Amino acid sequence: MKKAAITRLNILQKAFELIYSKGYLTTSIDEILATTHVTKGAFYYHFKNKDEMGIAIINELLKPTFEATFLKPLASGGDPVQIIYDMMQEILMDNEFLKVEYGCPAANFTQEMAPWNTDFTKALNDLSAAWKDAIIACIENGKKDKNIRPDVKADQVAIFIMSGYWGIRNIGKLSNSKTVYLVFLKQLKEYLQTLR
Amino acid sequence: MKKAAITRLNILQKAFELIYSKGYLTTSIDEILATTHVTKGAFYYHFKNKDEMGIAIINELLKPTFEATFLKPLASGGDPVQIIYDMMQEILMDNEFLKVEYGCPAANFTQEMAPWNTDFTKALNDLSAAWKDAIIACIENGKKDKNIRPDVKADQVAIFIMSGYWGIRNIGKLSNSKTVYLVFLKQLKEYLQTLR
DNA sequence: CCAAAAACATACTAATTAGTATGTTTTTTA
DNA sequence: TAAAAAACATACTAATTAGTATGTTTTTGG
Repeated sequence: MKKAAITRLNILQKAFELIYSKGYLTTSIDEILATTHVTKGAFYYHFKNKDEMGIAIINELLKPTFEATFLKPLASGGDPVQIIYDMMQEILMDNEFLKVEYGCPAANFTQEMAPWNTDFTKALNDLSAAWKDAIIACIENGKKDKNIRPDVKADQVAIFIMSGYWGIRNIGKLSNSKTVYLVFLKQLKEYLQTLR
Repeated sequence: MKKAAITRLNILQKAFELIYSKGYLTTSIDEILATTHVTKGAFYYHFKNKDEMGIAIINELLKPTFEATFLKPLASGGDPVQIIYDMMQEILMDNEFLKVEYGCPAANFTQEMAPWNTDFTKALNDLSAAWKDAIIACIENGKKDKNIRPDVKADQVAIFIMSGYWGIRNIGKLSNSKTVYLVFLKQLKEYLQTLR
């Protein structure tokens, strides 16, 4: 890896940590420079402005890890009830990249940026749409295998499940405890069973 | 109503509109002064600082409307399946105080303030807890009337429903369309039916 | 190895921010 | 009605912000 690429990745990673823990708007560039030990000249060599860095974080950091943890498990071809539950269990309880007190990085970005930056919204919408499509495909596949009732509306279920995830992340952030995750997972399991 | 009280309420209402539409941190006091036509001296006579005003918005504006639209309908004593669905329909589709493109005021505050102001989090936690309790009470009442299965875990269901609401607000904000609300409501109805 | 481009460093600016100091006006109360 | 308190007005400050101007150093390709 080239030195310049290391600098860029260093900025993206440290900046993400700061933004994830305390918000995009409250994370100043000076603060990013202080934690990365990168100078302002170097920063603005790699990024035209702060927002371009934010978009880069979404596309170059969030997206890959998102694909690995949110999308990949759904495509394994097994029983949707089990697969979806396991995915949720992983991203809520096991994944150490995501912290309960900080919520969901994508949701945080959405909340903060949606009112005044369409680039962020577009990038986040892509992630959201990809997740939805993956859940739908998983459920449709489950119908073929007779694991899911044929009358189940896959798109409705997908939206419903995604809502649950985004929401419980909010509640977790508010209560600052994974306890609500466990409660949510129990009811999710019961809900998923009704799709058989 | 005394003139001073009018000034205070004017600040709270206009400030809320600004904050709801574009965020707490990006709404400057100068901007609030410009839209309210109130001077800085008057503002700081009524509020010690910006955060105190934020808390006042939650307690004096959000809380009352929240109680009227989120809590009151749940206490009417009817069939939980119908009551909960109607409540969700009202707050998502009919309520003109809440706008899809701005999301949920409480969720916005949570996302923005949780990392660095415990007063906000506490106030919002109170709202959240009150809603949860109301849903639980509604379901328990439904058990008595044999409208809800006796083996249904009311607290689990409450958390699950609340998650769905918070989450679909996020998704609505991201997609900027009430279409997702309709999809969510359809699946919510099916889910609620399984509690019978 | 040496020019040219890439990568980084330093010092600055102009705008915006929350909050304060110090007034004046209005309302209340005795 | 006059003194006192409440309510509001104006001008300022000190800190922070994103971004720029103008350099120097490092890397790379011929």
